[in-house]
Amino acid sequence: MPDMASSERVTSIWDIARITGVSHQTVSRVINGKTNVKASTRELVLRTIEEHGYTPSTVARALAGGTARTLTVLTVNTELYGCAATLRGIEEAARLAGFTVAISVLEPGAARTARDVEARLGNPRTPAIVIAFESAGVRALSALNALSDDSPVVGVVERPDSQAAAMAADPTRVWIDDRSAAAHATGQLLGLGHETVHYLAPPSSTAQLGQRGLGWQETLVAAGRRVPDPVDCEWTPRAGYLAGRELLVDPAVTAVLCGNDDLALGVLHAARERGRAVPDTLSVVGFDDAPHSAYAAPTLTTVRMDFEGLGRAAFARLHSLLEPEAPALPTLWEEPELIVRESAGPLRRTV
Amino acid sequence: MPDMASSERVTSIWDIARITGVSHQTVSRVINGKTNVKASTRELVLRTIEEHGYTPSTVARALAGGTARTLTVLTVNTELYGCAATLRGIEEAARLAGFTVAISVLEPGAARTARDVEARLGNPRTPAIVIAFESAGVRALSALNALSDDSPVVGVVERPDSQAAAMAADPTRVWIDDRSAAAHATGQLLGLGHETVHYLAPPSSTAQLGQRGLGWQETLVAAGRRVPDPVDCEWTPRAGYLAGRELLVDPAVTAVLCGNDDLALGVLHAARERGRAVPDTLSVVGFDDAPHSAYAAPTLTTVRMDFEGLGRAAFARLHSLLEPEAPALPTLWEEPELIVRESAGPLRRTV
DNA sequence: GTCGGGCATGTTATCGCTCCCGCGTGAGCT
DNA sequence: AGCTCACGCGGGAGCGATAACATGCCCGAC
Repeated sequence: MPDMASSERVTSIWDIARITGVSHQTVSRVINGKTNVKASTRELVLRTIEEHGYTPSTVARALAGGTARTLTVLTVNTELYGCAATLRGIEEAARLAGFTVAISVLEPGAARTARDVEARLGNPRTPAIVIAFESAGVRALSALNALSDDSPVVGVVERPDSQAAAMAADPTRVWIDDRSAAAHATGQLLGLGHETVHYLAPPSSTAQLGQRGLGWQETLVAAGRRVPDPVDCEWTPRAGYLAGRELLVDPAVTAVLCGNDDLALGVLHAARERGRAVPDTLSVVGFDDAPHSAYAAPTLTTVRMDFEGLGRAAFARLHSLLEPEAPALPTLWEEPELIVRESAGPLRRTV
Repeated sequence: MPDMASSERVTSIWDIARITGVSHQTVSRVINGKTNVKASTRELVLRTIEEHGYTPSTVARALAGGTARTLTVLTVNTELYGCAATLRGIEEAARLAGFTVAISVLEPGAARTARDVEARLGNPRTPAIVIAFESAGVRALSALNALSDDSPVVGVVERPDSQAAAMAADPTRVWIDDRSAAAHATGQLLGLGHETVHYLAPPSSTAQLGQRGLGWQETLVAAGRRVPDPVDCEWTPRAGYLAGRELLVDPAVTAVLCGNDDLALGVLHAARERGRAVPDTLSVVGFDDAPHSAYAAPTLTTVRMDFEGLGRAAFARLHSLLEPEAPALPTLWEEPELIVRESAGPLRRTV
């Protein structure tokens, strides 16, 4: 490695200034698109930059207190479809706006104090987006909010903290209304003739049933059906399989709503193992519409969630928090939609 | 609560110094664990820090030329299992070492010049890991290498640039030897009695067949079998489905090796549609062992890849590049392993 | 006794950039 | 002619940290 010879300092704004024959300030004005620069001077500076390959240091920029254009995403797991897709949405929007995106994974187990989270950001005022679909995220989010009440933090949450926050359209929170989607899915299953619907509950942001679970519950209650105990699960297909294996010994279980698609795949697997034909003797509905769900066997009926749109919206919120006069990006995302495929249908045979 | 009024400035090293009654340099020594500080002074400073909630600014640190402890991961798609898992491995190792991880997604289409990539990093000398499984990544990697020959960049690649690099154990590259794994999988399929094996080729890092494809090809050639044209595909299940639908009209196609699990799921779907029983009339083998592959129907025979280990190793390489005397982290990862499940087996019936 | 050397600490320079302020110039107004 | 003021531009002060150097101090060695 020939690294001895190269004490090469990267070209800085001063180098460009010296070469062009102007002050560093003028160079700064040019690269920031300020107006008070003569066109010819601007041209000259630009050419020098082009020739010498200069890139402004984001680090120095951030230190100097200019617009930081950096944000940190706190999330639990980059492999989970929901998180990954949201992250993708955030990154895409951020990159387009010239932001650098840092990520930091929250281990579900670790108790996160405000100090811990602060250390992640390297600076308490670093803009952040917290993907808070479950408790570790929620803890981190409230820790950040407690740290300073005006810190630029946007939460991607399961639901707003309060009715009031939802009504006031709290600009620091975005969420997908999956409660009504779950209600819709549950209603659909009941409409197919199922006596009741069982629910596999992934970790929620609260100790209680999550929004999806609530939508399921309220639909059953409204229809006067028996509400089975929800089954607590991890996010994995394996968890769905294990839960399914227990659940499906009971022939009365004919419809299962799963908190996400991975769980649903696990249940389908358990159904195969138990010899329960899907959808003839068992209906399974998932959540998320992960890319492979359309190719499961049977293809999975699921609720499509616009995570990327959600991520883009989260960034848009953060951006307008940071730079109020910034061009407003689209801050909307699609409502969840039930995608009907093969895994749910009317009962055709008894078990 | 130090500041209830929003005086907006974060506590800095100077504040701590002033409060404790020492110089800022001493505080710096304490937070960096330097030795030349009296125990009592250290204690004092530490307590002040604790009480006032101070976090060193990573930004200022980076500017000051100290160990930057920041790295950028360049990748194509955070949703793809291989990339996501590798990213997870990198992030985990980096976080443990106190590094901040930034990510930047490379759009496959865009032509990436060195300047483009440089702009992503905010500074040409920013440490980076490029996940270069396909061409966009490879382009970015070579652009970075061209920029400066000693920049701290590690590539997670499909294979080493040259035999020489592989022999010399180039510390700036990590890769999984999936060529022999593909060969093994192909051999396995031939051993089951298949006349030949077809291959669905995902985008490779070169214009040619990727390593997986080469392993497949050389095995067929060595066995004196006909080598069918590989079918070029995207990474998606949909691509696998479309390719499968065309391929499976030919009853002579009895074994398909797929460049990743998503493709394999698509092929399984196409098989179902065409009424081809798996594995009795068709064997399908995937690559990656994504979490849901074990729960596909039929469960997917696939090659397990230790992407997280690979990611950890990539970080370890980068770390030792940056701080030669840093504690050496484990830089090994598991070799790929064929996981035999239901989707591959001997021909039992003719179509 | 004096000198050299480690130790604990303070002082100053520097990193690359942005902000604030000030200076000259020429156009436009009175 | 005098005054203002926008324009184009430069000078210097930070931002929060680290690095290099400087300073006392105490202690053992010659």
